[in-house]
Amino acid sequence: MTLSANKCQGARAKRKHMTVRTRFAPSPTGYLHIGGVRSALFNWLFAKQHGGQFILRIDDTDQQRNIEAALNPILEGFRWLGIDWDEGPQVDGPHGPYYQSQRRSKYEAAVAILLERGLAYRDFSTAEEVQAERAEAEKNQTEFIYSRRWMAESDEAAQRFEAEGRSSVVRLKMPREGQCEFVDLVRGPMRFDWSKEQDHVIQRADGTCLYHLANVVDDEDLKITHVIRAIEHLANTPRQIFIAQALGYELPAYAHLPFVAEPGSKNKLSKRKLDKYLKNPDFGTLYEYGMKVMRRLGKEPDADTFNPVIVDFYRDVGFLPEAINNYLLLLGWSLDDKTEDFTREEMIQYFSLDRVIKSPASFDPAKLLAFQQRQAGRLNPEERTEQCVRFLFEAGWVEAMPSSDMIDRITRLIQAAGDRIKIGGDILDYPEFFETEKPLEYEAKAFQKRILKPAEALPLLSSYRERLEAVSDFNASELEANLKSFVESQEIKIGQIIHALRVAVTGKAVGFGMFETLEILGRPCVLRRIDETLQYAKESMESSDS
RNA sequence: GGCCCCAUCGUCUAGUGGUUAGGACACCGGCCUUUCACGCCGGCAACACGGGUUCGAAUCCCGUUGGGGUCACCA
Repeated sequence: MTLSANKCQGARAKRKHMTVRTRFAPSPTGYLHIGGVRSALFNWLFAKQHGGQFILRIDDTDQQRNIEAALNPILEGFRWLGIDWDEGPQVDGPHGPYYQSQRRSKYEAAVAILLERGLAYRDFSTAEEVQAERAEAEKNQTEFIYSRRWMAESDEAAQRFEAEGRSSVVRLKMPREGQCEFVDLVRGPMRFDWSKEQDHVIQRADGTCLYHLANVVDDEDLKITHVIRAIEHLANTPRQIFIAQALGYELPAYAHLPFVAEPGSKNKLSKRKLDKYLKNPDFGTLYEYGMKVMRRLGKEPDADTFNPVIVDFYRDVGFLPEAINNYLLLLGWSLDDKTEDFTREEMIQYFSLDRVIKSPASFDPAKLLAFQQRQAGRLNPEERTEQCVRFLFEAGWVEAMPSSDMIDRITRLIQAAGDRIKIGGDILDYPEFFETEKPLEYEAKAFQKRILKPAEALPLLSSYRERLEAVSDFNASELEANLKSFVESQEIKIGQIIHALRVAVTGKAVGFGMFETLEILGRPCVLRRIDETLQYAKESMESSDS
């Protein structure tokens, strides 16, 4: 038998007025892989663009327990990213159930049809017997093709095998000549020899069905028109086409996406190789950033999922979902030679499968960071505050419902910070604005260089303190005018006082604009910190003298 | 190993026979500046290799090399 799928390719999809339906089918593994997100995003975009539906189907198996626990992080991840599904878990729809484990009867019915049509057969071989044939073929350096020696196509044959005490699985009776042809929407025409295909098992002795059968049946049931999935599945496509055609289904259109590769390599990005990726400087920086945020929050990250390969990581440290989406969109797809910024609407409008690149794309943490930065720059003050408040609360620096005074303070702070705060967790770099009662921790080097070393630092701070006490209105512009006049009266350069002042009131060598910093801190805090600095400097000098 | 896929700056990519091979990120200079960041200006940097086809190849063909995927009673 020769099956040529090309004429049927995408028949369902091509039918006029047929709604486009795409799907993403995660296994409940407890985490959402960044590569999976990209596949889902492409499916989602394609469906939205065509006014169709995006479906989430859960490829679980019946032996898995605790489905909910393993599924929730995945669903939450998609929700956070705004990749919503029209049908699936927690949504329902006309084609449910959306869990493979609940669809067994459908698979069994399909197997029965295949058997009846002679396109599958009961096979009474044992795993060892098939393995022996495989080994034999390998020894002779020939291609392994199952002998079908334990195939039972008649009831009599079956009874004979059963009399021997054998049990049976169901195998596909795959064609052994001809070719399977289909058009891949990303890669163009594909052609595979049927003779290279095995008689794949589709049902175990205990009656449970295997993935490929389930997959094809589900896609048919869910009226999936476009199967957009990772390249790993390309080689599986012929057998799925065989199953679909054997069952009389119209074929969906296929599109195989290149995988997301490791930073700086072409290997598939894997959750398991965190240690290896950490050696990549950019990846390491990203991970370290995450660890820093966790430390500041006093949290112990889950070693299993706190990983930049997993989408939870980004949510936990304060990335914006739009940045992730935009970055992932450009990982393997481009519109033209310059457009990089896409709103959600633009993504939907412009996405197309024919501009998906064919080769794998490495995950580049530095570029993701750049998208995050750009996206953060678009936020208005309220949104920026919103982005940070969660972290302030988790750090215990503000109440769950901050007072309006506090919100105002936070807003001014974020304004002063400007683009220094790119990621939500960045706000945690500024405890000096929140833990105002605690004594400052001075950066040793800065303290030495700006306070202790210059002979004029202490006297200047001291006399500037008098000025600050007298300032009528403790706001940035007033403070600036005041400092300028102070600088003039002292006949010094502004740098001679301002660096010392910064260390004195924040403990740090670098920070926001000086006057905004003073204003936000407020007079009492500023005066107290100058006093403390003068005191601490005195002590330091005395102890180093002795 | 069989089958299949892929190949442009470090990375993401544009490019479908004629371009000084374009952009972005990163990196390196400079400017701005109270520091840092931003911003601005500038710079470094690529067609894996070898054969064809052609007046002319990053672009088309063949081969080589390299990388990857897949070959389950996993999903």
